[in-house]
Amino acid sequence: MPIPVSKKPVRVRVAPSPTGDPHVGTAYIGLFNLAFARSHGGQFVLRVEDTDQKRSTRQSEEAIYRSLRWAGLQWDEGPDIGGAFGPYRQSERSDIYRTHVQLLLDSGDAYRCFCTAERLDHVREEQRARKETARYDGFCRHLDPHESDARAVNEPHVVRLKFPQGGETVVPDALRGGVVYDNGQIDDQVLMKTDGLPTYHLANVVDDHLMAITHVIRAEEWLNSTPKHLALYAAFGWDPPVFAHMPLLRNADKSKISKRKNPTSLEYYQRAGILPEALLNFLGLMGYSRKDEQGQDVEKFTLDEFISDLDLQRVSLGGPVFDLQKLDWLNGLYLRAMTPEALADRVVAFQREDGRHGQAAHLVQERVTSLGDYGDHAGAFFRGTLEYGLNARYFVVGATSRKKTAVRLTRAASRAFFEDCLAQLETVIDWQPAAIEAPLRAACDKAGVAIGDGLMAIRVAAMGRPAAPPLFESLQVLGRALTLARLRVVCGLLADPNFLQRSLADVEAELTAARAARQDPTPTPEASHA
RNA sequence: GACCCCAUCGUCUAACCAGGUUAGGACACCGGCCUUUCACGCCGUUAACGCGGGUUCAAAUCCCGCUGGGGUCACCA
Repeated sequence: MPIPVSKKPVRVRVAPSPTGDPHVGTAYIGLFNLAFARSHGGQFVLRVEDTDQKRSTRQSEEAIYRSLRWAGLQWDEGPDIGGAFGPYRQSERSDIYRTHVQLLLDSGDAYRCFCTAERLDHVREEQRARKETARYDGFCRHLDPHESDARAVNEPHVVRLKFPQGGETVVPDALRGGVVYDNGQIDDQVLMKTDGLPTYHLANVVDDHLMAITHVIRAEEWLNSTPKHLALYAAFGWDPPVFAHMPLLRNADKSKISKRKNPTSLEYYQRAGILPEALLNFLGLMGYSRKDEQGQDVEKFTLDEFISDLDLQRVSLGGPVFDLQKLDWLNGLYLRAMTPEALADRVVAFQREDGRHGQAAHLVQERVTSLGDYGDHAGAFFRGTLEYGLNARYFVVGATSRKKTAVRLTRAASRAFFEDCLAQLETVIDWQPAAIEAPLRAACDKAGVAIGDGLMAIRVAAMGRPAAPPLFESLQVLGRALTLARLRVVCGLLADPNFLQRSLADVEAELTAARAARQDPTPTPEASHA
């Protein structure tokens, strides 16, 4: 049973929320949408879902454009390039949603709800206490329309979908067949918030319809809310699109991919020197596989090849673990396939990106003794994660301090310190030295450690060794994505109760290796001259 | 907890839908070759159908149950 495609031109979309760093999951879903559109001669739309006023930012939106373009996922219509179905930024479509909510209010498919947040919390708490599924209890569902109209004039309220009671809803998922839900356990979803902006559910349905989206290819986390979306399509009298829910990318422990356990920011991969074509290739291997004429699995392929024989039905639904090792291998494959000249060009272009090359030179200038020395000092700016080896001992804050009186944190306290630094730095959007310095100093104070000791731990985490250019400037050049990723790695290392033992074992191993090297009888060329 | 999804080597997956394969490939790992070293490359080894019932001459494949993993249960998306 192939994916249903009607005579209408295929139109798909990717709809990120600009509330943080550009996510690798967006690229994953974007890739399959783009490829599906291309393989059917259709359009690929980028829609910005910025209805969460508190969390959405323009910086994040811009970063999403940059990262998606970098990855090679160019959209046919979007906020920045326009199109026949705009605007493509939901915050600019408020009137449309208001009109549509009114339609539902008039038809009785939605109702105003005046319940306070406190009451809702209370209800949920009681339900939890009774071990019931937490859901809205329908308190305002049967309010008299006249009373509702009157109260709406000066009382804050939301609008809820009057979800049909009784019976069941079957979600036709192109990858799974029909998924059956008991209507009795689906509650009346909020469609419009007190601030007058729509929730995802309303905006998504209205926009998908108005933008003539034919196929909704999105992450599996949306599967359970599809009955509500179907109810909305029915209430409006619209034909729903074809739904296909993709598996979620996973961490090594199989949980949904998260920044704590994996680099999830596309900027990380860009700045870590991953080629966009390799990243896309790798994502195309997640939950999917291609074969050659002989029927053998193919690991390396171009976007065009991926598009040429994409068959969504072949998507395997087990959640694929995002394996960085395989990404690295694939990236290496691409690098080796280039001519040396092309590689050289690529490297130069990469180092010049974001002005990193120039900035790095500025920072390491005082430290280099020769031109060739540069790479040794600046290398850490251009890598993803670092090998710490013996230097991991610096992560125990204060442990390496020369002062006898220095405060030395325990492993757990050091971890708390790193977590604190990380949490603070995550809120720093304008990545400037001063903005980076303040929270780090505060974290040192909070942990009760000397500034120098605390910053040394951060320095080694970020730069891989204790001898490095001034920290805040270094972090600036390193960039937000790489800095945060490295701190998260160290938090992970410190979470291991055996961290100290392990690093001591590493010390032992390295000393042994060094000793063996010294006793190596092989004469050096210099020695043979003597 | 309720509901929903999912289930092949450690990881990504093929074979499943249209039952009959020594269960194939890739990453990683281990070993070897190549090589002044490392890397690359090449060769090879180890490694999986979660468990239990059915259906069938025959089950990784179809059905049921269990177990396990995941997701969702927001005025976030």
